[in-house]
This record gives sequence, C-alpha cells and structure tokens, in this order.
Amino acid sequence: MSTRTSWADLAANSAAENVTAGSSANNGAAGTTSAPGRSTYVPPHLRNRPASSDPPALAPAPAYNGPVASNDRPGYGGGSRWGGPRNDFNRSGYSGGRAGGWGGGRSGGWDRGREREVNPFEDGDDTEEQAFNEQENTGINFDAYEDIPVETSGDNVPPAVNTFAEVDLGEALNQNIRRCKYVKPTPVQRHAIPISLGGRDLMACAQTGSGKTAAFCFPIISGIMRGQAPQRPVRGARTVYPLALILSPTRELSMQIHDEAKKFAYQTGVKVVVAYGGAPINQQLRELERGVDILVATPGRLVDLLERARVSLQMIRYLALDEADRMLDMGFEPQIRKIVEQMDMPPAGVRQTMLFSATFPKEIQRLASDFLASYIFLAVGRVGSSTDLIVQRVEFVHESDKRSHLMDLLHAQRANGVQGKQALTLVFVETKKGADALEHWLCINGFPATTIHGDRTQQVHDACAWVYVTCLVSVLCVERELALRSFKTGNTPILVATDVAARGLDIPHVAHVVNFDLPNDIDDYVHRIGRTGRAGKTGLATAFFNENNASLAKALAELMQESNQEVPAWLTRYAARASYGGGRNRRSGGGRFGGRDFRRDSSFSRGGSDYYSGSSSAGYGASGGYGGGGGGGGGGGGYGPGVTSAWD
DNA sequence: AAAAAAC
Repeated sequence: MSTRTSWADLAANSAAENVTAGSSANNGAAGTTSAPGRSTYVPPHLRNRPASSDPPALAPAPAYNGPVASNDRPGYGGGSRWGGPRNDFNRSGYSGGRAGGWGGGRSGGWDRGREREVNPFEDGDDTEEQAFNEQENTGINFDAYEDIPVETSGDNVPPAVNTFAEVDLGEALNQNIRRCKYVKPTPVQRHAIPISLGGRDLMACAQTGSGKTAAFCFPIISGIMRGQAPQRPVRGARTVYPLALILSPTRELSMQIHDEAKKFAYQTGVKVVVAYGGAPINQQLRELERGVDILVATPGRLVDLLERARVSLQMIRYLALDEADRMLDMGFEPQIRKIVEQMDMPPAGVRQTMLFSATFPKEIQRLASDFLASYIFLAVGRVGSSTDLIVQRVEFVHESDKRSHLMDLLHAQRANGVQGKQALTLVFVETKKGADALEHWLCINGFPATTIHGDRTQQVHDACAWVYVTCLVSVLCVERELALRSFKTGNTPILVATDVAARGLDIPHVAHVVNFDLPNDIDDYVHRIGRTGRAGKTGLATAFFNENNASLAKALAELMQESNQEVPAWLTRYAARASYGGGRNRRSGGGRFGGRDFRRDSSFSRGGSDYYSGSSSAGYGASGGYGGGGGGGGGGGGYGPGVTSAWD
C-alpha cells in the first residue's frame, strides 16, 4: 500500500521539521504524515526565522560590497584596458560607419530603408507578462546571488567586474541593459564578460537562469559593433555570412535566446536571426537574406542551410554553444563536429569560442576542448537547482500508483489555493507516448494540462486555439510553442513534458516540478528541477521513486544531502544497497558546481602547454569565505541564523 | 532506452 501524503502536507511539514530539529518523519513509504494546522507554505530561506514581517528578499544588503569586492584588483583600472580605440564608437558614429545601419550593403541588397526595427521592449505580444507582478517579473533576485561561489582556472584570467559600467560595452548596449532593468551583473556575467571581452575562449558552468544568455550576448554584440565592418565575400548572391553563431539543442531554447538577443541588440545595428527546424524554411531564408550578424540556430536546420549554401561560416568571429554538454553528447556530437570542424568556420584560436552549460562532465570537457584554444574554465555555483531555494521531496510510489498519486498532489494544490494562475506545475515523464497519455488522463480528470515533446509539431490544439492568433505572426513551431505559451500564461497550468523541456527554458512562476518518471542521469534531474526556483525564487520539486530508479538512488541521495535536503531513510538504504555507484551517475564535480575543470584532474595528462597551469582563482578562496580548493568552508551568507549555507 | 535535431 502506498500512502499518500499531500503536497501541502509535505511542504508545511518540511517547514515544521526544520523548526523542531530532529524530527524523524520520513515521507513516502514510511507512513501518513499528518500536519495539522498548516496551510501556508514556508519557503526554506524563511524557516527558523522569527515570524516577523521581514520581507524575504531583503537579506543583508550591504554584504555585497564586502568580501566580494576583493575581486576588484587594484591596478587593473576597470575598463582602461580598452582605452584606445573605444572613444570613436558611440551610436551615431557607429551606425554611420556601417553602410547605413540595418542590413545595408549586405548580400541580398535589402535597402528599402523604410523597414523599422521592432521595439522588443514594447511588444504587445507579452500580455502574459503583464499579468504578473511587474517588479517581481523583471528583476532577478540578486540577493540570492550574492554568496555564490565562483571558480576559475586557466592562464591569465581577467579579473571579474562588479558593475556594467566597468566594462565598456558601448552606449547603445548600455541603454538596452538599462531597458532590461539589469542593475548589476550576475556572477556569471561578472566573470564571463571580461573574459570574453579580453578575447579569450571560455568554458563556463552556470545555469541558464543565472544570466548566461546575456553573458555571451553582450561581448558578441559589443565585439561586432566595435569590430571592423566585415568585407563579406560576394560569391553566390544568396549566401549570407554571419559573424557570430549561437547553437542550442532545442527549438524553444533557440527562440528564447533569439528573443533575448534581439533586446540586447536593439538599435545597435547588429542583426540577429534565428533558424530552427519544424518550421517552413522560406521565411527563415528571407530573414537571412535581409542580413544577419548573429545567427541563433539548432544544429539540424543549420546543417541544412549550410548544405544549401545559403549560409557560410567563413566570417564567424564568435561561436557560442549553449547547453554545451547536451550538444556534445552522443546524439548531437557528429552534427556539431560537422558544423564546427568540417565546414568553412575559422579554426579555434582564430574565432572566439564560448561553451556554456549547467553541467559539464569530464568526458564532455575533453571533447569540448577540441573546439577551444587556451581557454578559461569558469564554474559558478548553482542558483536554484539543488540549493535551499528548491525544496526537494522524494516519495516512494509504485509504477501503478503514480497517476493517482499525482492526482492527490494536484488536488492538494488546488484545495490549498496554490492553483492560481501563477502556480504552474511542470510534470516530467520519460517518453513521448507517456506524455500524451498522461496529458489526456489529466484532462479527463478535470486538470487542464498540455504537453510538450518532440513529436508535437504543427497541428493546432483546440484548447490552445485562442492563443493562436497572437502567435501566428511570429511563431512557426506551432504546437510546441502554443503548449509552452498556454502553460506560461497560466491558461493551462499543468505541462507534461519530456526532456525537451528539461534544459535552459526560462519559465517564470513554475512553482512545482514533478518527476513523475525520474531520469536515469542525475544531471538530467538537476536540469529538470532547475525549471523551478528560477532567478532566486523558491520552488518545490517532487520525485516519484520506485525500484526502477535504483541506479539513481545513490547520486540522488548525495545530491539532496549536498543541498541540505532531508533524505528519507528508505532512500539512504536504497543508496547503500545500490552498489552501482561509481558509474555514470557520479556527480561530475564538487557538489557546489556543475563541474570542475578537467585539466586540473591529475589523472588527465596530455602534455600540452596550453593546459591548466596554476591556480589563478581570481582572488577567491583567500578572501571570499569559500575555499578555492575542494573543501569549501560554509560561507553561511544572507539567510537566517541556524540556516547553513547550501554551498557546502 | 529515450529524447532531441532537417526535409
């Protein structure tokens, strides 16, 4: 018999347990947990606090300029590195220099001059955003970022910056940064931007919600603006020559990156185009012909474009791979190698290459190093996934009980009033068929759900029809995009998804991630639960575990322990029993990071002089309170007393 | 073994 513990009970219970230390209550198979007198969910960072009216995010603000400021090496002199030529680039000077701004002089001769750049900051399309609290929505919760550990390695690592003003990105870009309401750089931006502006290759471990997209877009846009106007070849009038290529593993992620990049590039004269499969190619070709500086693409469609000779990579100066570990896994690697090594792209060292991912297993680092030249490895501690911003629950649920158990969770949420428009639930399943089946079952049981997976393409879903009109203009990947939109707006507050949705997608207001089927790989679990607790907000992740998941037990128990989650006793027993251990499911790095520079691993030796040579940890370790090495003392930062930092 | 990614 499987006991059912409601979501509300679990959440409230976890709060209670934390207050009265030493509770031995296990959820799941152990027995029915009763939690009378609850009903409000207490986020983890508020537990152990006196029930005061302290606003959650107003943690000790002054901390920021304290220890962290020690990165600010004297003698570097801020942006002075770029001193010389920079003065002559400002908006007016620039757009003049570039053949009349938009697309003028490009192959295809789009020159009507009439076309106005759409203002991405006021697209009426975003009504869903306005439904939410604007302030909450626009700002990343920076206070949650302040204690994040950062580790760098490689030769001559440029020091981090603390403000956008310290780096000279150009006035047009600065203005867009203001329009985006970015006040100060996130940790990954503070480190990655100076590295990229310094012309260095980069392998970076950081979550998507941590500001990764901006971290690679800013230097690219800025570099294109200040660079010389390219002398594009005139061969084949229909071939276009982008200067930067951004690859990502899914269509949705490419669209998301494109949308963001458009904002950053607004009125800079830098043109961003996206290309992905599943949509008619003609419109994408037309867009390309109007000129492209930055091409955002999924691999399949790009190969197609390359084979048709509609795109040439000959002029590429910047290459960025998002979710690089996925891009280099078995399924994708050949395509990526083809694009990067077997077409006409300039080699590593000539172009500048940036690889980003939340997790970076060592084998993947080895593959990836083929694409890089004398690179810097950057690891930024996790925000959200596996920290105390996400409450992780594991429940023992037999295969046959999963549906009814899910139903119980959903009923509890609904009864608790959590099922408001803003409380979205993302349910992960293993297979596409399973996704469709579960969606259908939820719908006929009174829970409006939709689904997203690789087989969904063009048919228009009735339930989503109302959104269709708004999407028609810009969205080509109809069904998946509609599902995602319907979910984001809260119209369909439950989304059943395969791993297509596991990575990188930034969906605000996901309150609950349910691992209906657990993945086989612990990194996939990390990516999935990272869909909640975005941008420093709190979230809940519930996993259904049973005997089929035995191989994951050890890694899961370790991960939960690392992030100060309560590990049920039965899971610990499973973990001990499963001696599968060591294999694929070993975490790839120290718990605080998604990975660690494999060049530092003594077991790796390849005699190249461009490998890791000494600890240039950018001034960390000594000052920051998180030891640069492996040990890591707990820099128990901003949260209440008695709450230990999640970083050790 | 599944999922993703071109037509």
